[in-house]
Amino acid sequence: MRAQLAPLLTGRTLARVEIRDARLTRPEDPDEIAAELTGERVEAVERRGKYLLLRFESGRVLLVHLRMTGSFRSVDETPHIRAVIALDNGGLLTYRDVRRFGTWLLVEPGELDAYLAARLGEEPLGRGFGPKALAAKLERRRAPIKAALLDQRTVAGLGNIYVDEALWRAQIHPLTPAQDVPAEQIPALHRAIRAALRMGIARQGATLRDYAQPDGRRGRMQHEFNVYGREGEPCRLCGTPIEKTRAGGRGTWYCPSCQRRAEPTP
DNA sequence: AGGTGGACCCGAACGC
DNA sequence: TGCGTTCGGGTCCACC
Repeated sequence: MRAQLAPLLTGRTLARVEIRDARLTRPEDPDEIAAELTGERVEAVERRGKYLLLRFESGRVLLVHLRMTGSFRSVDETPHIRAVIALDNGGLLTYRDVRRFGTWLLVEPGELDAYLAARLGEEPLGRGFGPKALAAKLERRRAPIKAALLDQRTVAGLGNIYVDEALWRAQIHPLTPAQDVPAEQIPALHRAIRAALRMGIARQGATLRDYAQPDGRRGRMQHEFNVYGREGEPCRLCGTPIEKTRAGGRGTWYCPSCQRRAEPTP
């Protein structure tokens, strides 16, 4: 999403902004935010964790969280349009969100770092995220490894799908207490997290229902899931039927043969 | 304090 | 066929 938005928005001025759903900017007034955004010139489009950052030349930043069903579209879309941005070059960008979970937060200069630091750990594909950093985040955490990885302060950007995929790659049972993941398996988990995310990005994400890129193209990652949503289907490594359970309050798929629970240490 | 579960929201899929 | 119910996804918040 960021990669497609950057060339559309960088250097452009927001000529007109219409926010149709008050939920989007809550508790701020949508008309006030729209007025504040009008006239801002985009310096860069960035991403931190699951947040999209529209960085303006004024120093302000629009922090967009798409949640599950939010998306920007540069092509005409019918229902569920929650906001419309007209650009100074005549371009039109619509913001679509079926379930209305997504949020827009206009952050004043200087406020961004504190906001993100309170919520996000390292970028999983960045230099700051290594096996040692991951191990440090997991030690003394008794929550299931799946819950710990869904916590954005552990590492930024993993959601339900990619946690399951990463744990399958690392051959770790999702209910294993985080502190009980053996130290020698941490490098494998670190590699698995990176590989799962890189694969998803390369496939432009997963379209389970109606997610699409700004150009309207669907993601392709859903065809390559190893465990997510594959209950009863054979493990791609060993053929054992994939099982479903619940971890971190989420539906959780895993291979009961490849991902054994660690033996309780006496 | 760390961990857990409910609320938020909607449409699809399901059960009767 | 038609209806009501369940589910899920990320984050925040209340509660234990």
